[in-house]
Amino acid sequence: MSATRFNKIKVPAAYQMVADAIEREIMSGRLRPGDQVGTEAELVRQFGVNRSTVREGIRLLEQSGLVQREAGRKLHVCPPHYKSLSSRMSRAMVLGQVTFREIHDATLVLELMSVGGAIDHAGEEDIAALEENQREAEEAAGDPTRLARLDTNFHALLARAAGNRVLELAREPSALLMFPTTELICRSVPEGAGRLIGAHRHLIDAIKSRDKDEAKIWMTRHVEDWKKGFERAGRNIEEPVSQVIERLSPANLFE
Amino acid sequence: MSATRFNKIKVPAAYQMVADAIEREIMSGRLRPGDQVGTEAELVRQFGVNRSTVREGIRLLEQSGLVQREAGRKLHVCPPHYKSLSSRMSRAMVLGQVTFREIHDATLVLELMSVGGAIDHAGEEDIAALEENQREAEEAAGDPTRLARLDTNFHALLARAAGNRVLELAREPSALLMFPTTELICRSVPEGAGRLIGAHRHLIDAIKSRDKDEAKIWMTRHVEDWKKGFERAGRNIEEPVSQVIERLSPANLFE
DNA sequence: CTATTTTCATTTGTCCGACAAATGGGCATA
DNA sequence: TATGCCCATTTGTCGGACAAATGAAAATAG
Repeated sequence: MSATRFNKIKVPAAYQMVADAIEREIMSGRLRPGDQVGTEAELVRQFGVNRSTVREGIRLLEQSGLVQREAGRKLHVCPPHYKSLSSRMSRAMVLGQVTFREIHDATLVLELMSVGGAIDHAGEEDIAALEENQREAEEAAGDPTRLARLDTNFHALLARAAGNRVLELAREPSALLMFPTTELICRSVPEGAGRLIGAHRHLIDAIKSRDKDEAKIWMTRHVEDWKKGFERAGRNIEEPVSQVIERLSPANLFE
Repeated sequence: MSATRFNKIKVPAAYQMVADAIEREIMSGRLRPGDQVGTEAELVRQFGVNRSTVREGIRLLEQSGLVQREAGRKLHVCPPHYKSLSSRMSRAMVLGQVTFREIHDATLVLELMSVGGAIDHAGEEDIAALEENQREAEEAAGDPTRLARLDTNFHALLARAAGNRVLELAREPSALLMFPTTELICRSVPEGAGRLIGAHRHLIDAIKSRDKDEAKIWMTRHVEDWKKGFERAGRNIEEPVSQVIERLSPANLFE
């Protein structure tokens, strides 16, 4: 046997090539979000492969979030949406035995950037959305499930207000994993809901008055509150997320 | 038409249910990385659906990176790997017309966290890896392509040294997009390579002496250098990444 | 008896043809 | 005009089929 002279040759499967071809069209901009990719019969004709093969290719793209079929009908290109990506990242974190400390540490940094950016870039509609969220949160103070969801949404709105989509994308996965625990905390710690709503109030006010120091103080406090609440609820911050998450059905979680 | 009383009913497709069922097994830990999922015929028997349907389900999981088929043979569960995720996120950024300013701003924050964490948690092998990278970089000072790759790797090593996988995952996508531009900068700006290597040197030293202030100064300088170089190379930081990326073949990029 | 070659059963990738259900549009009817 | 019905199109699923690749068992050569 001679030395390794040739690289391993791999023939891509036809369904893979179908997916790649369509993906190239999308990535190059020749197919724009909203455009119709065409019917399966059409793709069969163009690619010259069987419909089963086309369908397998479509499944690949579907899972990538590049195309979507609405209500069993025409296939069209998706606007870039990060949700499916975020859920996939969250799954990777669960599988990777990531601990809540890691999520907490990253969240602190990302949320500080979030609120800092919001102070610089928040427009009126951003602030209005935050206020609306706050109004609902005050109303939902007694409903941990709803409050947790509103909290998640509050921070998503904050990131959006910061006007940095890289940040939005970077923070989403850990946010997805924190959400269910926020509910757990509000259930176990009586003053949890109040402190959460109070912190949000101060954050909104700081953004409105463009007071960055005040914002950072309250964001730090808010995130640390989460940690304290988590521990007060009897959980260990060093434990892998999987241990907390596993009792919840994946369906509610990653969506 | 009355108010929206009912939620939309969605019947999941069979291939989707196949994928979900296998995914649940993986996420719950009943199927572990490396385990064999079984042959298609077996799945056909267990799920009671057609092979085409099973195959479509497998395609979904394949693209999620949860399962893999090696060399046309048995299907087995993948170890959680972030690379395919990062590349997909990068694609989403390209499609979303994310600008280099957004990437730059996020990178600054994330890299500061990275180096801060490295100072707290870097072990000997981490530092050794960084030194090794540095040695190679000094050697490759005249080769922009190789230097850019080493720079990317340097920052990946740094994130790993910080011991936070959430951070690793969060920073990877933007890092993937910065890499090709680093090469471009080193080609256009004569002193670029030297400044890059110098900054890395100071960063390593700061980590070894656990000097956080020094580290943050040099990281900030390093990231700002990138920005200046980018502009010196005649590019506008407000332009969407797609305009810079598009001339490179996607193959080299996302891998 | 060991090393190589030759079957041989499995499994995947692809293809073909088929049908029920859902969808959307046109047409007839009230 | 608004409603219901019919029909072509398209998707989701099914059954069966075959070539190529793979790995292992069996046969052969040394």
